[in-house]
Amino acid sequence: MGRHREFDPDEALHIALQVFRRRGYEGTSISDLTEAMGITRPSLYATFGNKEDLFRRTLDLYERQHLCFAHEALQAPTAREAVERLLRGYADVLTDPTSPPGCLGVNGAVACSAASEPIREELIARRMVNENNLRDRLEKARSDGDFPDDEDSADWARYIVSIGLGMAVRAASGASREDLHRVVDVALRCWPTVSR
Amino acid sequence: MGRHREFDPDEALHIALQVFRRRGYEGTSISDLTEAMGITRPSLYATFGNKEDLFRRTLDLYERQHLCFAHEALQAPTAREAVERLLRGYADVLTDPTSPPGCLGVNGAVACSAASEPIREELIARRMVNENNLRDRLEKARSDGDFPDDEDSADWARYIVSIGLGMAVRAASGASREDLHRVVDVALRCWPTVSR
DNA sequence: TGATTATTGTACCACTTGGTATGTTATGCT
DNA sequence: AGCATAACATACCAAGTGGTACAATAATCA
Repeated sequence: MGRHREFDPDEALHIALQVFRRRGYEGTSISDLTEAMGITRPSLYATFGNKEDLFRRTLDLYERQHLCFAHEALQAPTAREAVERLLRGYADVLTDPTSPPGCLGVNGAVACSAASEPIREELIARRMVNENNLRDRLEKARSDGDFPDDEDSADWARYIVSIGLGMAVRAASGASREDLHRVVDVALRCWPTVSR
Repeated sequence: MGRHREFDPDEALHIALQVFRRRGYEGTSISDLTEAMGITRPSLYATFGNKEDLFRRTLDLYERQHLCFAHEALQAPTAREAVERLLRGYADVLTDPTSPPGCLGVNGAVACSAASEPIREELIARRMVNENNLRDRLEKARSDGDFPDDEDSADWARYIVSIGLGMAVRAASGASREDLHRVVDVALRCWPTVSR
């Protein structure tokens, strides 16, 4: 009964996922969504409820469509292989060339609207400075005979900074100080030493 | 010449830092700032320029006041100790009880306004599910004789998830797929094996 | 004291935000 | 055909956004 819908809700949801993934929840406006989805505001509200409902539905779609690899990964024969598949698969999802970079689950509460792009870039630049400082420190260690010749200082700096970023997100999510230090415990369990 | 300022700009900047650190750049409104700083809008604009200028000044203050430990940490005698001091010091800053949790540099482009708090909590909850799934997988590995008895599965799950979070932030900042896989390379270099 | 100058408070600007009321158009059932 | 129903488009809402004009106020200098 009644008039037919002139758009495909599933297709529209896929587009919403793309927009939310790039701009985050707050950084995305209803106008951004309707424009990208090619529908009007009342159509959006009638079909998906409000903005929050729509975002939750895109989260479900995202997990179903992009994070589905995780379920299989966990079933690998060994734990080591399961974890590696998990991280490799996630790395690929994060850099899937057909989608905005990053994770909807992280960008959702992290990414910002186009208006504050300059701030975002400023923050990225400052982070890069820190990573370079650390790399330089490791290079100095190498010349001190304190860091192996066959290890890549940039790789280790990148790794350490990533640990820091992960801790920062955890802290913002309410993690305790002890929680973070346990991350450090594991992260530093294997540190390269010079063979002599 | 002229009327005296009735507030201390430095003190006001410290308050702005607290607000930005909790809410992020976009999540913080000018009204949030003036209310917390106890000054009027024109005073804010006259003293600090616009919102973007103010945020950059809080960034400088943050690095000077909270991230200053990093400079000394890098001067530790060994690289290993420098890195440990870096991560431990950062963990403490992230959970400093006198400041909102997390890092201004990360929250700045990540944290959200009070309006989208429910979404933030939803995302945190979903992340926790993943971490628990991973921990359970490691527990199963332990009963398979594939994970050491003296290793904490929760610690390793926390560590792996943190690596993932760090990669997600990197990806959102424009990191390449290769960059992320290099992080994984280092992260998995040391995986616990059962002694036999 | 009087002129100058910088800060203050109030009130406002145009614009965007998430969300809707309403009338119109297109469909299916009887 | 005629009625009921659902999606459509337009136009709107109150509230909040970053940012400012302007006049009153308080200080210093001559």
